[in-house]
Amino acid sequence: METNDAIAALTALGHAKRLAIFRLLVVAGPSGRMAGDIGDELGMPGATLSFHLKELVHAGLITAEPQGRFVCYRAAFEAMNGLIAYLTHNCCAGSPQAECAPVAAACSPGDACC
Amino acid sequence: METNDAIAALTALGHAKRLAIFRLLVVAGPSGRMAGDIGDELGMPGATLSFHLKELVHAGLITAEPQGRFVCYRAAFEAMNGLIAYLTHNCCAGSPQAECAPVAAACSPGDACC
DNA sequence: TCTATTATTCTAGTTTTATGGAAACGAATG
DNA sequence: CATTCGTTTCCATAAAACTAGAATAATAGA
Repeated sequence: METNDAIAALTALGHAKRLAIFRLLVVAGPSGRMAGDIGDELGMPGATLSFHLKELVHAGLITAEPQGRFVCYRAAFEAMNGLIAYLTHNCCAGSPQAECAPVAAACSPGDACC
Repeated sequence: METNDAIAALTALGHAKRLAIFRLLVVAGPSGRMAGDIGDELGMPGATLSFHLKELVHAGLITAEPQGRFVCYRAAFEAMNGLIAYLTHNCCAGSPQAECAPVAAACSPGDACC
């Protein structure tokens, strides 16, 4: 994941309503949730919801799939994994350290994480 | 990690300069970096650097330790692990799914991640 | 075709955040 | 005690983001 992608993803998630939407979709898993369904659950006006969904899609954190009149939104798990890998990449300059040991579990196999 | 803490951390990281600072400190590891050192490396005016450092400290992502005239900043690895755990918590409602399998590696031991 | 339903875009007003020069602060040095 | 150096705070300006009502598509069913 490129730096700009990571910034876009973090900016998108750094907002109460968008984080709530994203978490809802992460818990929902691959089956996703319909737009109206999300709005009902989070009590958000349609325009506001649509605005935030668009932000999340644009950041690559979720995907939208129209199904007739409905739109199904799903978490983009790959993007999430990429973001986590970006944050932890090369931590402690690649040298094992007690302080960052738990981070290692989050590193991608190929990373030089400690 | 509470939702509000996660939002604060994500908001703080969702900015090019702050993400650069944080990544610098993650790579630096437990020894950290001096404020002026960071400013030199990232080419940032003192006032701007101080503003962003304060944001990161307030979000709990880094710590500041005065050492005489200098201030040493360090990444808060626990906060980083907490944030990752928050994002991945209970993904796919706890049921193993191919789509989120890589996420599992990032989950804390006690989590019901897939 | 007409209507109800679902979702998005338009738009404007409000709020929040970022920037960096100048001044102030605190600690070490002479 | 005065000076220097590193850092922070103050402040005004500029820029960006949030919200939601109203209008606009797009689809399904009668």
